[in-house]
Amino acid sequence: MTHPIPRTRIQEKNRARVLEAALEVFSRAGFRGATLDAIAGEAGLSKPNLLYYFASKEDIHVTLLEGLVDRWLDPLREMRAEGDPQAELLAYVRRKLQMSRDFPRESRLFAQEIVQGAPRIGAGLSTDLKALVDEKAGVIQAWMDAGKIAPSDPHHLIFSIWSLTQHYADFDVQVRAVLGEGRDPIDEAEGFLETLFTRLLTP
Amino acid sequence: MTHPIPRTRIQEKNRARVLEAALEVFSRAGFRGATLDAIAGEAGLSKPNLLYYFASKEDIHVTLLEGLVDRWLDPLREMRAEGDPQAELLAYVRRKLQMSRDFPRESRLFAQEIVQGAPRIGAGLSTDLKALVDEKAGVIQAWMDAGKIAPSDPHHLIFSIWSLTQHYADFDVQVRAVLGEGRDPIDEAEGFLETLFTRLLTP
DNA sequence: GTCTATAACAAGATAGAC
DNA sequence: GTCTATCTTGTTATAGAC
Repeated sequence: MTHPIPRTRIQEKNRARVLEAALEVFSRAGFRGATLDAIAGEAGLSKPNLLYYFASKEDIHVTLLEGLVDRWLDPLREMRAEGDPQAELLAYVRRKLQMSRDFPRESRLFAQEIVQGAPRIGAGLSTDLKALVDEKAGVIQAWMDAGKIAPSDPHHLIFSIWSLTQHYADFDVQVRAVLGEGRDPIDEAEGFLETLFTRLLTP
Repeated sequence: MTHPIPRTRIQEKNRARVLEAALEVFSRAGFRGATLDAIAGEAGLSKPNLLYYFASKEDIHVTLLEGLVDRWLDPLREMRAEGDPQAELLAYVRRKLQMSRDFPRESRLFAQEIVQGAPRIGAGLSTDLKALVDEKAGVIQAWMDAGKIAPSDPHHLIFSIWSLTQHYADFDVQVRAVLGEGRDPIDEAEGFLETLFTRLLTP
């Protein structure tokens, strides 16, 4: 990696511009489908200038994914063992759904990486991710054992929250096509998912 | 399209070989990430021979998707208004989960097409797909109105079945990384999803 | 730091022999 | 029908002037 960590303010700002543009293009077209031309155009820079700030196309992609994973798991990290179990889980669902509304491009970027077998972030999945999920699954299991929420498999409960919320970002085109014009999918999902998880979790 | 509908048995067989190989490669790498070289290698044919059977790379991809959409919706079509509501819905969930087990590559191919905005099958979504879903949502609504199952939004109920079942095919890598070795994700999902939908649907 | 020009290569598609 | 060789285009990346 010949490109050093940026030090000046202008470098940091231009790197951010590139990453914003790259997020837009990568999330729409995938890694191979995205071209440096498209990213450069979106960023309002020339193609060589792009490669002044990043070593390669792959460097941009990896930088994007690394910055993403942490933020992606924040809603789960915030779940507190000390809080009211059902309220904590429902709040987690709302936070996660909110991310589908606020960061759909990030969700789609991540989805494509996973669907393709996580070729670029595979390692972190079985270590960092697994550790966090196992910990939180333990908290949920304790809640179930105490009779605070109805019993089910904690790991699959977490999977269900991921899939149900991310669906509205990743499959947005399909959801909108089916619902038709003039409906706000995520707005409706909020009520539906509250109903679903309330019925699932109430002892 | 200069390539005619195949008539001989050997043509049909070779086209099938190409499609099988293409499914493998496209589902792993996406449309742009897949190369004709990779598909040819997987099929055991030369690259020009591939293009003897299909007009272009896109032709292969479109053929694959067209053959897929119909089969993909079969489990929903089989849902009968005359049956027991809860049993019909739970059976639909089981059929859909079974497809994630039996046809994960098809699921991932479809997922990538949708995530990228359905550039190649977009049209069909708002017509055929919407029509079928609207019809079945009507059936579900009638069941709810009759008090046979607990009320919720029928469209989002169908979305939830899609997302929860397809998750185990599309995010397989992540699910396995989190669960660790020696567990059968879909086997476990069967029990979890039966619990989830029973609690959601029971009046 | 940013640009124009271009090198180097990968990949879709075709020509033409067999 | 199938192959080897090749054309052509698009794309990543670099060279070098400013």
